Amino acid sequence: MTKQVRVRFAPSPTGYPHVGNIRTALFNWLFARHSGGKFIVRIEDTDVARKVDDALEAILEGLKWLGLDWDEGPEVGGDYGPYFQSQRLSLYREAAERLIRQGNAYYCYCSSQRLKEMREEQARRKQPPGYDRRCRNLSEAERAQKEAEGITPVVRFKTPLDGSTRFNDLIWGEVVFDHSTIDDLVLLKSDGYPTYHLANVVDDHLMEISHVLRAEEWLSSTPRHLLMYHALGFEPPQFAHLPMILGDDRAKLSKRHGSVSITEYREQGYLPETMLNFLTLLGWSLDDKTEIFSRIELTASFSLERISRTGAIFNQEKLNWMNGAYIRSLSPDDFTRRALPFLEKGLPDKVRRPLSMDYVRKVMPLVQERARTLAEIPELTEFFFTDELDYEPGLLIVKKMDRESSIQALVAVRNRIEHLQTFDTMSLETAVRPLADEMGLKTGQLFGTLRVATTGRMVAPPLFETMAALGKERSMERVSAALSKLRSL
RNA sequence: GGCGCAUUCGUCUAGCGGCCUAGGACACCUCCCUCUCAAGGAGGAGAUCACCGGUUCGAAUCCGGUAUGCGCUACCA
Repeated sequence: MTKQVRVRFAPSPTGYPHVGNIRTALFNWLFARHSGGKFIVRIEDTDVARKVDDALEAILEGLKWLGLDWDEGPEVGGDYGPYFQSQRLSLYREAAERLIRQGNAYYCYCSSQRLKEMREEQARRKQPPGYDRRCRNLSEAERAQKEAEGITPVVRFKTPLDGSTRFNDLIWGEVVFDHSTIDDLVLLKSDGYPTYHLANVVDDHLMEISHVLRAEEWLSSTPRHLLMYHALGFEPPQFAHLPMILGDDRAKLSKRHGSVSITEYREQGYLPETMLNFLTLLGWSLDDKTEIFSRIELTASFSLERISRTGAIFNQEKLNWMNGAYIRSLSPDDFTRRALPFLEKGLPDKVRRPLSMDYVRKVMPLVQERARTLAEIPELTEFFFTDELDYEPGLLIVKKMDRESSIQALVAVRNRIEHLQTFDTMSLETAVRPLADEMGLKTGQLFGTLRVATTGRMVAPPLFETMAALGKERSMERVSAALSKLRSL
């Protein structure tokens, strides 16, 4: 009988939701959903000094955007609450006191000044840094003396002086640490808040967490946690340390690598399903070929065994490709719906709002397979929405043509389409295409001239679809405008 | 400095002793399709599997060492 899987994502609201943190959340969520367990969100707000005001909101928003729903935590509650560590202070104090009573922890009165000097001295002598345990064996009298001086102590864990701790990490295998390399870490700070180490162990136990999936940077503090579990008589959970996400210089991903916050990716027009898929593949793979996974496939096939151990560089190029692939797979309606907010925001101010939905629905399919992000749609389609096209008249004269032949071409086109009853792709095609031959032009030349006349640019969606979307009136106007530009040359 | 971990094409990865003259994907190049751009199709180039030894009939795969990289080494998480 195996225990129910209960995993948690435990962010600290000291910054915005970094893709690295989100990937950790994602793996926890995937693991929970795969095994029918619970996914819990717990807020580790024990660092009062570094707290950032709207970080919590951004973190929860990021999770929701990706569809990482949690079974217990902020906003939803649960039987193991509260889910904010700042509301669980008495629990940590009790645990710390118990450890002191049992002789597994002690009060330390050393000032931060002294600790700083001690570390500097150790660095100078090239000795391993770490607390020198000055307060570990204080007598009652010495303690009373310090108390009388009004010093508020911290509580430190009494790490065994010898021996070692070994554990089996689900991803890294067996790992061993000598106790001699671990110093007496702080459990309770002088402001009464616990450190990560204490709060983590107490909460993971109380919340009956079965597996701790966290970033690799925690690997070396795991023995400390194990020591605490034993001292407190708690059964430790299973550990799985996840490989890190790196920037393109192989260093830990950070601000200077560009976007790192998940909310920035949303703003840049990446789809949540892209991010979900891409982030999962950073450190996990199913086989030697599958790249695109739906949420369902992901949860169905996810497993800890297939997580790799090496840090993965965040490859923006591949993200772009994948986002394009997801955009192409959207239904035209869905694509339009998602593009709309980006259009509202990104189109020039002079374009009248609100946008005509009928028109937007006509235009969007023309760029769906060309967009790599939603944010580039306004730029791609701007000419559909503006009245006046602003371009260099010279652009109208394409390869091996001159002013005269360009004018002739446009005049011919205008005559051809002027009396068109239906102005759709097919009728335009049958009306205009033959013109090239008749005039002794290559289709590329004719179409190129027309393209610039109707869109103001040399690169645009297919000509006739574009003109059909533009409508007869607007197309005619633009051809005429192009003609006067040419004539005034 | 100490401790721990890792190391397969530029990048993400497959590989868990013979199927590997190492497979896939992104990016790159060529060609096809084609009104431009995309998309799509067909090819190509790109990894002496960090290095050096060892084990074995046989190693990318196992062992040891070296190098390099990363993480931790806070009253931060």
